[in-house]
Amino acid sequence: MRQEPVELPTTAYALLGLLTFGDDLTGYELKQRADNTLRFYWTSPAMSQVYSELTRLTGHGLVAARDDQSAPVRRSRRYRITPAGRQSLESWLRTESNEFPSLKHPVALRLLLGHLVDPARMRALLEKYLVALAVRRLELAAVRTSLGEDSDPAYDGYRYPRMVADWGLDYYESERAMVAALIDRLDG
Amino acid sequence: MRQEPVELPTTAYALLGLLTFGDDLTGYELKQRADNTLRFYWTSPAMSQVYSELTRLTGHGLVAARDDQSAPVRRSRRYRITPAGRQSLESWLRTESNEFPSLKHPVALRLLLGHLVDPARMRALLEKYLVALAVRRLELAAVRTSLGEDSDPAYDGYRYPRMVADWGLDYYESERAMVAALIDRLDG
DNA sequence: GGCCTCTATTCCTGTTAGGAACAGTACACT
DNA sequence: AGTGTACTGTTCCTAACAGGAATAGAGGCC
Repeated sequence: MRQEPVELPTTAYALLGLLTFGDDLTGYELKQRADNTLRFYWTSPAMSQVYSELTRLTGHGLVAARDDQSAPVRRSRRYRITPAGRQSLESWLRTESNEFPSLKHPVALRLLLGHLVDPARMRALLEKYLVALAVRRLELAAVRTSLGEDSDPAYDGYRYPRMVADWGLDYYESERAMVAALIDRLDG
Repeated sequence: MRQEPVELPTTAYALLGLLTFGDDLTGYELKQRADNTLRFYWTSPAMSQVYSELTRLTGHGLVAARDDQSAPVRRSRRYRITPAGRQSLESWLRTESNEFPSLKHPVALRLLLGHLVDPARMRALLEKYLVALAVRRLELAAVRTSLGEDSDPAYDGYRYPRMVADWGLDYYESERAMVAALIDRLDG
């Protein structure tokens, strides 16, 4: 009775991955972790999807649920990754992939259609985006801070999350610079 | 009988926008145009979605179809944006939006889980991404070339598409630099 | 006690992605 | 003249994904 590799969508592996940091989470907590980490590189799945993925992963034996005893009245399940789940995730990580990042950039889309509106409005749109970008950058900076530093052995498990967070921060900075240049170009 | 503003998904407006460059397209051609332009900033909609959006837009009177006479035997429809469609699109462009770009970055996701695999494999993943990035950049560069230059009055209608394409090229370049730095960091 | 926020889960609807299926056209090769 | 293959064009089906409403207990505040 051989274990079939079971193809899953990327989001399933992403959630599985969030369960490899040493703790068991409820669906609600898993969604929070996704909002804190995943959100910056992979759209954080909807609540409904977190729960349906957990159900599916449970069905495949990749995560296991236990009823939370600390809240006996309340129906609440806490999920942990199983050895089979870890194996499946590692095998997914080892497989070659040609996946390329996919972007939905509403600001770029609107700019593409700039010939249909007043230039002043286009400028305002970009200015507003700059503000949103700064906010987002601050949010990620807070996450980055919580991940510690390479020099601190206590945070050794977060080496890769740190790299990704730094990548994200650089991205936001370069995006800021590019948008600022676009505003100048609109004016000129 | 007042025209209701009819809320549509962003993809519908994106497709509508691709019909504002002065020509009528079949669903197939519209998909091609999306692959040439939209793809770099907004995931190019699936064939099936292009057709279903065209059906819906027709229902709302925002585009109009005519049977292609040049191919009488073949069932083939050619779509053009209607005045109502143009108005709806312009009104959408004028409305404030808080939409933020959403990214699905499989490479960042895999890097986040780097603690589960061999560092050499992680490095290989990033190298491979660098190559894919270079290919994509070349594709966009070809599109950019076809959009002409600001100094040439013949290409005046493409001013905004040019800005977006240049933005994209800068993005690919900065992404390349960031990934190269990540590879160094992995090695160090 | 009333109110509000947070935790926790489920359900429903609409949007989006992806590919298979189908069919006609154009052109090159043999 | 036939054959194959690539391209144009459209439709259908399924699964993935997003978003929000509904439900409900828990804890704190005033």
